[in-house]
Amino acid sequence: MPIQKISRQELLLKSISTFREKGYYRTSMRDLAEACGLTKGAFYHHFSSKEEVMKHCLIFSCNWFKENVYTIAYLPKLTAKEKMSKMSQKLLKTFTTGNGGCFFANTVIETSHVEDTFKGILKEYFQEWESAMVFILLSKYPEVEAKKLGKRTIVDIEGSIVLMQLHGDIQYLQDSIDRCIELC
Amino acid sequence: MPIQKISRQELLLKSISTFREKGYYRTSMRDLAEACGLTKGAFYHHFSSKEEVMKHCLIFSCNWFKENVYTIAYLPKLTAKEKMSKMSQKLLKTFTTGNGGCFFANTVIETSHVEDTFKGILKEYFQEWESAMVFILLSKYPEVEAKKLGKRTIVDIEGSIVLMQLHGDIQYLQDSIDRCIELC
DNA sequence: GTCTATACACAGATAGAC
DNA sequence: GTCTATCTGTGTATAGAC
Repeated sequence: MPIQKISRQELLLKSISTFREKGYYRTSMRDLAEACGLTKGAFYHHFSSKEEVMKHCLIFSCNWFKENVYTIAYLPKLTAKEKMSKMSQKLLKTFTTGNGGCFFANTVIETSHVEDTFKGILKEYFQEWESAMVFILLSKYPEVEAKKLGKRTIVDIEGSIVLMQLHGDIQYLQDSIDRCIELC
Repeated sequence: MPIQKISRQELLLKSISTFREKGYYRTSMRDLAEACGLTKGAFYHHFSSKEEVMKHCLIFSCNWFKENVYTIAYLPKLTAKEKMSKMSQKLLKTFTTGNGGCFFANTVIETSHVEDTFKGILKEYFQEWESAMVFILLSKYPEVEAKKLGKRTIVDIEGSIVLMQLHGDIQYLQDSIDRCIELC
């Protein structure tokens, strides 16, 4: 059995980069194929439609966040401050590596008033993020306050990414991350 | 001299609604023309390209904010709290009337990594907004703090709009507006 | 000023050779 | 599994009749 030249994971990673930078509608199947070093025809062998590529990209990316970022909130041996610091730094690095800021926020803004196709996975991403934030904050604040602050950290980070992208200045996100860490 | 059936302002308002809801790339010239009750051919009589329509939409909308929202910050007879309250309420109403949240933030996210075409006007919009916020806060806070808080209010509002759009829940933006007013 | 008709490029998607 | 070739729709933009 011959080994395929490019792995599914590699296809998804390259596609995520392209979608994140150019947006969903602006990205063509030709763009995706070329990013993966393939022709359109070959690319269609792996995915049946652009929508399907996007769905798998969102699911793959969401799982990556769950396994590599949000999981930090539930590590038993860390203090609340250590968790928040570690998780926030990881978010900072993720959102500033490559171009395009937050893949999920971009997709919300681009698609949420045009189609519901991706709403489920988008909501799941933000829900998992919020749960992780609230879980950390619960060891420092009463429940109502922790929930309020958890929501607020995400709002703060996403807003800072918009202004970071406009001005090309990481400081916006850095300040937002600092505010998160100061909560613990 | 015959009067034109549709005014330039009407063309821009309808185009802004369409761009705001569907995004720049997803909106076609046919969409814009139909929103104005015209055919593509007639629409091209008014604007030479889609990029030109967008530029004029952004400029028109930015001027509208300057004349109808940001100007509140400089009304001499109001207290800081009154200014912040009035301006924030106006922002809330604007961002929740019709669909699409913040036209400018949407355009930042959609275009800033693809082309620089609209960056100038986008930066002006956010700069004018920040100046207005900082001007109000300067009567309550020392300069460094006022500038920091001014930036933060915008980050907060823009982030809340992202989550508002995802969940279809105005409360996100309402909470952000409340936090702004509480600063004064 | 608005219309129909059209040119041309590129999009998403499929078929079939290798 | 990848390629080339092709189908079909739609996009931007223009030309010319009314």
